[in-house]
Amino acid sequence: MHTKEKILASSIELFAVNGYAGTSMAKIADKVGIKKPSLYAHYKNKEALFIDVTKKMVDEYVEFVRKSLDVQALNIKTVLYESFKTHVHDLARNDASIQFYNRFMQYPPKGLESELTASMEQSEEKARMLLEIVVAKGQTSKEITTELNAKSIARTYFCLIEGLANETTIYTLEEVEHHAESVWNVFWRGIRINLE
Amino acid sequence: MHTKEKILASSIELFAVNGYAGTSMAKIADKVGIKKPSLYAHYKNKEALFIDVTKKMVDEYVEFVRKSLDVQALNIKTVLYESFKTHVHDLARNDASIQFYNRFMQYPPKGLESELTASMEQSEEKARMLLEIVVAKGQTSKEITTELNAKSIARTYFCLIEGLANETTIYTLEEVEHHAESVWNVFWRGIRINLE
DNA sequence: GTCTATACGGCGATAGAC
DNA sequence: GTCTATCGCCGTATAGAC
Repeated sequence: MHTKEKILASSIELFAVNGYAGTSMAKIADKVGIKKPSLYAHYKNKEALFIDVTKKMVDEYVEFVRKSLDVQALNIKTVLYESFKTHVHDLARNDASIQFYNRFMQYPPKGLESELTASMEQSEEKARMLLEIVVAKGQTSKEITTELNAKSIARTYFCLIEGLANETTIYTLEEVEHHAESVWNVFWRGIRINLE
Repeated sequence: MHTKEKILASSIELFAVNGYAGTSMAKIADKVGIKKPSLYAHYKNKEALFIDVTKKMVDEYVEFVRKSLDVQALNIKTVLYESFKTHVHDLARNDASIQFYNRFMQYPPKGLESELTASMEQSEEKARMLLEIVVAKGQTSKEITTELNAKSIARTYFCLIEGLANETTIYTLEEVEHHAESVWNVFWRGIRINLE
């Protein structure tokens, strides 16, 4: 692993856990195993490093959503349920990249808002589109109601995921996964065809 | 308004917007209209000030939820809908106290976690209980399904609120309120009695 | 590219006069 | 309680040798 890759990997974890202000260049250097000034051979300053990390994370998040939806299953309900569980599980397990994404989408560092929100908004859109396709399939196969549009359903799905993400700080992995089951039941009742 | 009240009011806004590390004692003093050392006549240090603010915010949040549910309406659906809208509206309007609550429940300052999560967890519980009572009424009056328990429904409600809260950074007030409508529709379909 | 040494600013916090 | 002055620390960032 080259130094630059190590810098990226270390930064992701530290930023995700300690936030932007809470992560010093010294701590990053420590984790990488080099001295602080050596970082500046790779990045002009802390902001440039953070922006580079963010770009990587944004792409990774969309890819994560894509993979989580790539489930072999007999019906759309199972696909959505498995994706939902994977999502929550990785969040609750404190997966650094997902935590990073959630944290800085909500609270971008002061001064970097304009540089970040554009790409964040784009990736939100992409992730939601991937889900919309699955939802639309479910509507075609008569598993999901057509009284609601696919976009609304996809939005709700992500709201629930993010709401559960918020809980990971004060609740344990088991508790969050248990809450996720409750939430899923309400969600599925909300979108399924009533006759079922 | 006495100095101490001014300190509290100023701190809430600054912490909510700029976070703990991002809010210096100097900035708080500036906003209050005094000099930095004068703050130390009222609080031993920054942590003590923050903890005092948090205590106030935790109580205020429960009170906010209580009030939002105190709606004169013919049916439970309307009560829940109005409460939901009030909640989202105040979030999207960047109401400092709700933002403060959401921010630091999810990302407590390093070193203060143990001191905060206990009271946070308690207030979460209280707020959810208030909602559970309303949901239970809806179940009795046969508006809400009894296939789901009131706790699950209340949890889902707050997940949706928090999920929508996350959006306030990158979307405008109008967009968030529009999303809230979509989300509400899925939620209501999920908890209503099917025959309706 | 990595190091040691260092500059410089902002931070939390204190001393002591009024 | 509020002020001016100041301390000590740690943050980002740079200079310059190897």
